[in-house]
Amino acid sequence: MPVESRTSLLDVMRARGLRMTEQRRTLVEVLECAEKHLDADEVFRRARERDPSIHRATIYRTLNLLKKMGLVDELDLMHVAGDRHYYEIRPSVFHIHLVCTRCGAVEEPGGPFWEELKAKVRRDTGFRPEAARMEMGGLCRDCQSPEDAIRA
Amino acid sequence: MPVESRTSLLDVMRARGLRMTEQRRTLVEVLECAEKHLDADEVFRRARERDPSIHRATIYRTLNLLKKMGLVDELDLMHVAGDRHYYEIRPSVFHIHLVCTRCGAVEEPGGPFWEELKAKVRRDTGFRPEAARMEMGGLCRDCQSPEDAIRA
DNA sequence: CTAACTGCAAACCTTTTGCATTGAC
DNA sequence: GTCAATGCAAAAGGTTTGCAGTTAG
Repeated sequence: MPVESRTSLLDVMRARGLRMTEQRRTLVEVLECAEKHLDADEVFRRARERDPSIHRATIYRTLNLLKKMGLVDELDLMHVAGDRHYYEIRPSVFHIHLVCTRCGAVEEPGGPFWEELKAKVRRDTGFRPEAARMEMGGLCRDCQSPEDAIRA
Repeated sequence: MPVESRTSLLDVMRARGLRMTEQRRTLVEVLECAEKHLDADEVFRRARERDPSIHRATIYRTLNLLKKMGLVDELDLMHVAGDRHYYEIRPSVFHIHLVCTRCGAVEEPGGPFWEELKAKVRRDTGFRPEAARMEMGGLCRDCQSPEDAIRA
């Protein structure tokens, strides 16, 4: 959701030789304008608002395609709201998702974790990380009771 | 999968007041003996080998129960093998899952990440982490070509 | 022109649920 | 004995697929 990709996903898709259809333009618009994480159904509903003829299967197919190409990430946000999957345009900077298990709020604090962690893992294990997903469940500031706040 | 929990899950369940049925004993056995991460269907198949009368719904219900009680974790391992969910007994020490996007191998290097990270997140954001999931996709040592190995 | 993409509808797979029965405590 | 847990079967999600028609390059 950090939307500040200077080049639109559309450009990347074009550059990779994908055909640019009206439906794909619509879908990308929906993803780029999202103010929160959307599951496939929500993406579909928003896309249909812009283009009532767009079909659910197209949403799934395109989302899968972009996922396979590494252009969007699929999240499950600790399954706090059921087994839905959420999609976001692959951010250039790795970030954590903090999911409140009480109210469902999702925060995404920034940080230099990714490069550090990637280097560390590579060094320690020989594994070469390409993508990462990190989600923490817990209580957001607003959902912590006084007692919660005390037991650090 | 780090199986070395000195006290069996069964004891914890008993201590928390859950009824100990034959089916639950079977399911825990399956989880504790698993040599890799199992999805619900695989858990079901292995449980049925030990007790042919056990029902799928029981597996799902119990897995959900244990998940809600924080005794097992649900993983998706970067969706490398489709949208399956995998289950593991909640390890006492937080660990990362490294999932090879080529061969599907899963590594779990140890490390003191969890306490450090938990403290850092709490300090930086006010969020109080209770559970974490961290998965990295990439290439395991065996799947890296010489060129891969070079471009660190 | 042709391969890629889409809409449609049906199939698929996984998970959940209501209900009567069984069994743990 | 009582309430929780189970088996069963049906329903509910959510996602995928085959096919014929459409369209981008």
